[in-house]
Amino acid sequence: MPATVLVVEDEPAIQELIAFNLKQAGHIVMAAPSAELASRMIKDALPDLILLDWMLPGMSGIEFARKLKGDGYTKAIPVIMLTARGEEQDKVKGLETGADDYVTKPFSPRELNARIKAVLRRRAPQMTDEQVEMAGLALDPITHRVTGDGASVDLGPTEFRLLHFLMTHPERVHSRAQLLDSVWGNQVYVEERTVDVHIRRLRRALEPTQHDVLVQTVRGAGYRLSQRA
Amino acid sequence: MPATVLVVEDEPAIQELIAFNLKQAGHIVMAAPSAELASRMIKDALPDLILLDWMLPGMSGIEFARKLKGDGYTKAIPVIMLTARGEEQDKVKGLETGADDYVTKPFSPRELNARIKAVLRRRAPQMTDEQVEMAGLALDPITHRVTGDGASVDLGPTEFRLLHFLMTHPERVHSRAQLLDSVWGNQVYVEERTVDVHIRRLRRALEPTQHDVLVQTVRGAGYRLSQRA
DNA sequence: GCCCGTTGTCACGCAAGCGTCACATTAGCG
DNA sequence: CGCTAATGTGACGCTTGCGTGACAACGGGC
Repeated sequence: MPATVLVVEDEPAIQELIAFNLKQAGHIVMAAPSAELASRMIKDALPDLILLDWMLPGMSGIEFARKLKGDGYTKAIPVIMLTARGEEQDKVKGLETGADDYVTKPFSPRELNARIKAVLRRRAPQMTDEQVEMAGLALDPITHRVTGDGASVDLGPTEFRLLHFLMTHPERVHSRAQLLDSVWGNQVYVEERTVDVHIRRLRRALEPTQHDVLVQTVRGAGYRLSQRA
Repeated sequence: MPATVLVVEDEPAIQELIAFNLKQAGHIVMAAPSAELASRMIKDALPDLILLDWMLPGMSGIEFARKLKGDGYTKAIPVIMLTARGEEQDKVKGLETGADDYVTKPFSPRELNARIKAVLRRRAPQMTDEQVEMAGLALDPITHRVTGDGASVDLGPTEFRLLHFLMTHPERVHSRAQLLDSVWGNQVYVEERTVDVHIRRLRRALEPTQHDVLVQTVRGAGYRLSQRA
């Protein structure tokens, strides 16, 4: 939930106001008064979200947004545009930016925070939500249900993600590091042995239907999901 | 016939105008300024209808419509195209891509509402004002009445919409964010925990007839309506 | 004006789940 | 057949997510 936000705004008063609110909401704030400076900061720090003022000295906000969305590795970063009320009618006409949302000034802190939250919400990791099945073991991401030969199996959130990953990448050995990356997310510091414990919990949950044998240990390498011995 | 409508329109002024009218007519409104964002919202929130602007930044409205109709489970969602006056000759093209209707800008709110009503009525299956029933729990959108095993249950407006959405999308787990989109509309800004409170209120209202057990919590994921344990 | 139903938010508390450690067990190697 | 490293396993604090009641802000009806 806490994210790194870059605020591109040339007017100090507004910039400070925004920054204060964002920090209050637990975000990490970077600020740049111009597009040039912003560009460099983006390269350095890769923010999760950019708040972009419509009017900027030099390059306008529109141009900048277009440039961002054109560039390969910045186009994934969501942009929220800040526009003054009077500018809507005239300027918005030729809009071709890839902004993800707009906020018109003046805005309340609550509104801004809410829109930020809404935009960040959508960058959620999207697992393929197709149903997966293997040797009588079935997992459905949509209903969030797991069944072994029809009998329901209940798993904690982490075990669920772990099994889902293994089922979508079967027959292949995954090191503990890889599993931490794929299942826990690569920004978390967790001991590698923690994987062992969750494998254990997963196996125990699969025991009643004998499906625990599918989860195999490859000594010195990691774990694997497979039907073959 | 309250329905969830997704408005895909990049121009904020028009988008807000449409949203205002739809809300006035009792619909739940979601809005997305780009095809990209719209895709994600559709997958999450499953709107009943999509209002699609002809011209969009990046992918054009036509392309987007074609993509929607090509995809397996979005092709059932009706699409109404919004076109500017000069583009009328493209009407044919629009209908070819699978749009269910089209409206030329500028349009009156009454015309838009009428078309929406017509399109929604045309849809035979899972029409939004069809009566829904599940395990003795029945909800009638027309009379706005809910009964559990015959006994009447009384709900506030929000709980009613929440239950209606859950009943029309059962078995499936919905995150708090998805519920906010589908039941509140993504134009209002409320805390995710608010969903919990309304779930609580819904459960309490369903308690007398034991139907509260249908509303299930999936820890770490969201809520689900289901008969199975 | 006043009242009452509804709504969004907060604070508190409990319980599930998580990560880590310590110890038991096993596999592989000479 | 013992030794060692890797893995299995149970237990234990601690965090986090969710349930729940309370409350203030609205807003519509009388």
